[in-house]
Amino acid sequence: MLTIGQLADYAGVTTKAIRHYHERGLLAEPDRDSAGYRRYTAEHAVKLVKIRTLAHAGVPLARVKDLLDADPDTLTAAIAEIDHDLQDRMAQLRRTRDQLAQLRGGDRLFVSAEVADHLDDLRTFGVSERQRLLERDGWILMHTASPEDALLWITEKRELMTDPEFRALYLEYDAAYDWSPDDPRLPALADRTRKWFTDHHSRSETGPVDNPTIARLAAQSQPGAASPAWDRLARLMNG
Amino acid sequence: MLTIGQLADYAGVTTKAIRHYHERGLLAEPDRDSAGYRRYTAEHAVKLVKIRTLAHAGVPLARVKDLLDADPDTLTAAIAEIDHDLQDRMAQLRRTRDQLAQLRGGDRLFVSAEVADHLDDLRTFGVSERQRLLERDGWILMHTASPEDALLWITEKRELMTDPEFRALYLEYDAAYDWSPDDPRLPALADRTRKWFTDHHSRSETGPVDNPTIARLAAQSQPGAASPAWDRLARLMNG
DNA sequence: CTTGACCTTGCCCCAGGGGCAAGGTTCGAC
DNA sequence: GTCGAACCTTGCCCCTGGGGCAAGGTCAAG
Repeated sequence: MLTIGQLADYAGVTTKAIRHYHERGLLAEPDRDSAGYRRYTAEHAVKLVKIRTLAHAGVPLARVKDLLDADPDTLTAAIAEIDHDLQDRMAQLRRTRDQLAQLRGGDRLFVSAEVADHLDDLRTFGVSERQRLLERDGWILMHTASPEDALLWITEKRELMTDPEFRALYLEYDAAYDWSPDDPRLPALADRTRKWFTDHHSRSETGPVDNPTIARLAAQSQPGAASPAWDRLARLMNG
Repeated sequence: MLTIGQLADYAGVTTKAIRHYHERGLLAEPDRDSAGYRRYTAEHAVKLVKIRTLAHAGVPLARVKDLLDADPDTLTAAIAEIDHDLQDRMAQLRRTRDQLAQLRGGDRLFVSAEVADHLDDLRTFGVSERQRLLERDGWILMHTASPEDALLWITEKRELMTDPEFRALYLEYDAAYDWSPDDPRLPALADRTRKWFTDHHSRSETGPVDNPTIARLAAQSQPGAASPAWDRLARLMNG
């Protein structure tokens, strides 16, 4: 006859857990000795090991209780299901590990693969970090509005970025961020941009892509980070 | 600017969780719009994804809070440690799966490997199920008293079982369980048993093995399952 | 006969949210 | 222009699976 501590050691659980199982009705309360101590039999040990195994597998105690006196077929089916669940959880852990590894890396964790590739491209093109952040945040906002549209747009934008002239315009926009709003280069940049868009917009077949300009994207994502030069550019383009 | 629901969808958490993170100080409360709704920026989204990733990895929220503004070295070290923990948990899940698979099998989950082998042997020898259960429970009780001694005893017992004469005695004890206490075969069985023990006890070198007889084992493990014939045998042996 | 290791009940506490109440708001459809 | 659905707000209580601690009673060894 075992005390609660011996039983706990045998099954690899705490005495507290055993009392908890008593309260939940999973394990029958054993007889008490003259001092009021619980005295357990080997059968309690066997049942407790079953409970421990199921509980460790993440089965809710209420369900453990049902399973303990289920017929063998039900039990077999339940075990198969629980095992499935365990496999799922291992797969989930694997995914979490992957994500964790990316936590101290780039932006892949925060944006879609396409956007992440785009951001990588921007870096190789020599785009400023500020601009990269602005883009990242812009794409995040787009994605929340409509993941499908965001996918369409990023796909188109990446194709645009293959055009050397578009890249040159993009880089000049990036540089223009810090210019004075009176900088004489701004009207010329606006002209070239307008020209480029009129030249290429006809070629674009994906109709509804009323492509948000870089400036609007940035303004939307970081209200406080507005650039006077970009504001001027926006006025020049619309006016 | 995102509502709480949009942010929640983007990060793959519930709105409730986001509010929870606000309460815990993990995520800064954003500005409210004119209706009092929270309005989030892309930076909130980025931070929330970090929080989600760490929280999913099982990091306590209090620690997540610390990690969010830790320096890169600390973060790297912490991530390595968390990843280690994740691997441990995967290994644990694997072990749990193995144990789960044994739940609908034999007794391997409840007793040591040696005892389990012994119980398997008993089955091949044609020992009754009742007797096997009695043995199993006896070994469980022994194990709780002293795992080391239990290992010594089971090793010795398994060696004894290689002796055909011992096996024959064992099987007759098993059969005798149901006999009448007046059965004339009982004194003869007691004699043969006593003779066997005096013949072999001298050969036994593991001194302190004052081998508990089968009857005592059984009586200890299942007080209610006592057999009058076995009681008689015990008296014949001691008297 | 004391000391340390047990055991007893009872109560409160934790993470990480879920559920529901009792409203106010916004948006698209008709 | 108004209606309903789907949002949002705060607040409170609830859950699992125990852990921790208090305030005792008990047992075995030196």
